[in-house]
This record gives sequence, structure tokens and C-alpha cells, in this order.
Amino acid sequence: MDIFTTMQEERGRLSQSEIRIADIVLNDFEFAVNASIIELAGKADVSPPTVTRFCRRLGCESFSDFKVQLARTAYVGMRYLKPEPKSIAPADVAQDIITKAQNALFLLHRGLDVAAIERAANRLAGAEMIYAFGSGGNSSMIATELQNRLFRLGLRITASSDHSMQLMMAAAAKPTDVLIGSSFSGRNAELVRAFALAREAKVPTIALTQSESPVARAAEITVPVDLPEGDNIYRPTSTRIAYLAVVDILASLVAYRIQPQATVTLRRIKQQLVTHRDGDDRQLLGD
Amino acid sequence: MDIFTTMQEERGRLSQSEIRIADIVLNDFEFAVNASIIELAGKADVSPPTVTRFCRRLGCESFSDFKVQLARTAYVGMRYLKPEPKSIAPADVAQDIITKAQNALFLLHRGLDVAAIERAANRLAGAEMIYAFGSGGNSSMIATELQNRLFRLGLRITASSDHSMQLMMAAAAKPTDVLIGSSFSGRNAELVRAFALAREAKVPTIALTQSESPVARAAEITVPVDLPEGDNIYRPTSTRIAYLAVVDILASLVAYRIQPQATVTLRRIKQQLVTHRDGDDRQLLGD
DNA sequence: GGTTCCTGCAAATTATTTTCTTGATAAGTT
DNA sequence: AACTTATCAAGAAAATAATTTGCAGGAACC
Repeated sequence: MDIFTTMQEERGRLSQSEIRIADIVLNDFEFAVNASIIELAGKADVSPPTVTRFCRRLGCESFSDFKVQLARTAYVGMRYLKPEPKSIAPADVAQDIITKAQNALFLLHRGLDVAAIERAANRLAGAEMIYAFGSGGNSSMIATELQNRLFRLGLRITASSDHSMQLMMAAAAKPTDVLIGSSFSGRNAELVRAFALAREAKVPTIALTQSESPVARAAEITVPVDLPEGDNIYRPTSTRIAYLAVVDILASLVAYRIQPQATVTLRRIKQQLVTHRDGDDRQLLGD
Repeated sequence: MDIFTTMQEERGRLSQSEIRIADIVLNDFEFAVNASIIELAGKADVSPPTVTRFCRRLGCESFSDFKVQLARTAYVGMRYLKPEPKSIAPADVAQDIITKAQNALFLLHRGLDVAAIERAANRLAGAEMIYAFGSGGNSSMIATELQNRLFRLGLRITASSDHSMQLMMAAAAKPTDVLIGSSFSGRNAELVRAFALAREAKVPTIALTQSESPVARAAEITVPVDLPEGDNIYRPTSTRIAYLAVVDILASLVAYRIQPQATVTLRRIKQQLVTHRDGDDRQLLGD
């Protein structure tokens, strides 16, 4: 696990001096990664040995190990503590957006429920027909994306962003089919209804959404995508990128399930996928 | 710029001993960030002072500064040297995909032409009508995304993935309009034709595409998105994520151009954007 | 009052850098 | 062609700085 999370989790169990150290590191880590143990100790009003002990308690080998861990996680992973771009100068805006996107991926990875995603991939791989639902600019893009990725693997799939169609499709689906729906907020009532309808008919249901949300509760398998609220509201792109990554992981796992040529190297499998996708044309499919 | 790039660029100007050090760092970076100067020197068959001089030559303050830089860039930025996932176990596949996505963002940021993106944003902010073009699953998503993001700012925009419609629209566009098109490969001939048509009629054109490609040459302003070929072919998601980030940057810059309330804090501006987007509903727009 | 644990001091250890020197290479000179 | 000189890489050793360990005082909590 990353050092920042550890620091925040352990904070309660630390002594006074150690908390002071932790706070300095958390607030001004630019200083912390560059400082020597003496400088850091000085700033926290503790002795160098206390800093060493602090590092040990956090599971690091030594102070320099701690700094490496820090620097390593720092590039992404902690910038979300400073949510503002420095200015509206294009370079700063760009950096802000890219960092936040990387962060979303970092947080996604940290909280990813691999078991759930694997269950979902297995279901999709075995489905006779897949219905991908999502509404609004964001989730409908995810549904379309699922279709784009999965039909290339030879699966039967349709995507819909139309609530009425979703209900009708859910009613028409069979237990050998799979219904997969995406909702960033988890509060898409129509999607919940479609899930309920499907479950009555024993149709397997998969949700990509916030855990503990109505949509999550309505689905049989939930792949939780939980990101800090702030990101959702101010910058939908970060969340969307996380969802896209989830779709990509799902599609890759499904691909491996469908073509389980264990003796072939991974690279081969990938190239087959590419060939499968693009035919003889090396140009990226669909531009 | 990042330490890995520096190392590769400077490699030619290094001495024999320094090249040995560089190669060890590049090949076994996990060792390098954890090693002491003595261990690293030992492995490279040089003396510790040579390592110090090596770090200095690369623009670092000291050996520990070098290690911090290394660890910092390493989280992303260098993993593309190891392009294979460790196994097809779900956790490894997930890590691979997420790392590649973060990498794509890293590379995008490194090569981003901020000036071009700013020019593009200015054009878009002043347009009377915007035509967003892109075909195939990937670029059409980008075109749709542009529409989703820009119409919320009060701009007039339409997106099309239909080549015939694109040509007709390009022919109908006026010099006060803007045509923006996306092509991952840069070899979308129909888009080139649309650009040519628009330029004849003095309609400003913006391309999001590979630099030095036919599409790039056809447009007045090109926002280059250059990522290593490998990523493009094997995992379209990485590239797509980079393009999405570009769209996000563009949209944010346009937003700042349109609402230039310099006295208002950035947070306020953002909140206004949110309000603008979502009305009274705090739910994420469009799910 | 005893125990435990935090903490800093000082010493020891270790790591890093500076200085100095040697050796190699290359260009210029006799 | 042989020698000289300049330049620079690179290691040895010394100096310096940083880090860790051992130990003891003291506070807080039984």
C-alpha cells in the first residue's frame, strides 16, 4: 500500500512528535522529499532519531527508504490534496487536468475490487447476448464503449441510452443473457428499475457504479468505482477516465477468457486481438 | 524535464563509466532507487565519486536528489519499457492497463504543445458555430465529447461522424465558424478532404491528431497528440484517454476564456461552471 | 510505586562528497 | 617519430555530513 495512506491510517496510533512529523510531510511534501533527516527533524521540533523511528513505524527500512517511497507515490496519489490549479495559464490548467486524471486512475486502482471485476468478466464471456445500458453523456459513452470493445471479440452486444428501450430490453432478456449498466452517480432510478426487471427474470446483472448506491444494490454483481466527490463534481473527465479504464480491464479479461490459448505468449494473444480487430490494416481501428 | 529522458538524451555525451551507470539505472531501476551510492558504484564497477559526478552531470544536486527524481518519475513514465503484463491474472491485467493509461497521460503531458492548445481554445471560444468531426469508434467519441463539453458553456456546436455529412457541413461553414476534427492515426482521408474544403472557404480548422500526419498538415492549427506506436496498436484505450484529456484541457481553457472574471477566485469560477452545467441538481450531469 | 513507552543525547556507524593525484588520450611541437 | 603539454576521466583517501544505535531521563498510565 502507498505511504500516504499508511500515514493517514496510522495517524491515530502515532505519538505527539510523530504526528508533528506526519503533518509536515503531508502538508509540505515537496520539502519533505528534499530535506535531510536533520532538516525534517528541525522543522518538526524533534530529534533525528525520532524521525528514524517514525519511518520504521510506517514500515520503511530507513529514512532514505521512506523518502523514496514518498517520492514514488508523490508523483500521483497525493496531489488531490491541492485541488486548485496554480493559475488559469494554459500550462497550469493542463498540468492540473492531467494530474487529476492520473490520480483518478491511481485511486481507481487502489480501490479496485479485482474479484468483482473477474466475476463480471466471466459472466460477460459466457453470455449469449449482452445489453449495455447507460444514460447521459457520460454513462452512455461507457455503454457505447462496452459495445465497441466487446463486439470485436465476437460477442453479441447492444448498447442503449434510452430508458424506455432499456426497460423493454430488460423485459425481453433471457437468463442466458447479461445486462450490464453504468451510472456515475449510482442514482439513476430508471437503471435501477431495469435491473429489478431483469433480476425478476433471472437475468444476470452487472453494475459499474458507486458502491452502496441504489444502482449498486440493484445489481447482482457490482464493480465499484469510488472516487472522491470533488473530482466527480468539478471534473467529470477524471471519473470518466476511471470508468474507461474499468471497461478496458473488463474487455481484456473477457478477451483472455474467450481465447484461452495458454501456451501462446501474451504478446501473441495481443497480436491476435489486434488482427482480430483490424483485419490486415495496421491503422488503428475506426481511426 | 524528467530524469529518464535526460539520461537517454545525454547518453551520447557521457563517458564510458557513466554510460555503465546509466544502463544499470535504466535496466534495473528498482535496484537503483533502493541502492546506496556504494552499491550502485559497485555494480557499475566504478568508484562512488564517479556516481556523484554522474548525478551532477544530469542536473541533480546530489546523489540523493537523483534518487528522489528517479523515484518520482518512475511511478509512471518508465514502465513503458516493460510492455507486457506479468500474467493474465486479473490483478496484473488491471495494473498493466492502469499503468499504461497513466503513462499515456504522462507522455501526453511531456509532449504537449501548450501554445497550440491555447490558440485552439481561443478560436473555439470566439466561434459562432463549431463543427466537431471524427469517425470510427474512437474519434467519433472525441467529437461527441467535444460537443458534450462545449454546448454546456453556451457555445453552438454539432458533432458528426458521418463522412458525407462532414463534407456538406464543411462546405456550408462560414469564416466565423470553426471546424475541429480528431484522427488518432492522422490518416483519415475524408477528414483531410473536409479540412481542405473548409480552408478554401477560409473557415478556421483545428486538428487533434498525430503531428506530421496528413490530417495535421491539412489543418490550420494542429494540437499534436503523439504517443508511442505500440500503445496505439495494442491498447487503444491509452491513446483515447490522452485524447479525452486534451478535450478536457481545451474545454477548461474555453470556459476560462468565456467567463474571464479575473477577480473571482478559481474555485468560484469552477462552481459557476458546475452550476452552469447542472442547474440546481448536484447530481453529475447526464449521470 | 512500578511499568511502559516516548524522547533526546551522544556515540558509533555509515554514507556521501571533496580534494588530490594518477593515468590516459589527443593535439601540438621539435 | 618522439617528446611535451593540455585536458579530462576516474580512483584513493580524507573530510564531512547524515543516519542509526544504545542508553538514560522523564512523562504518562496503570
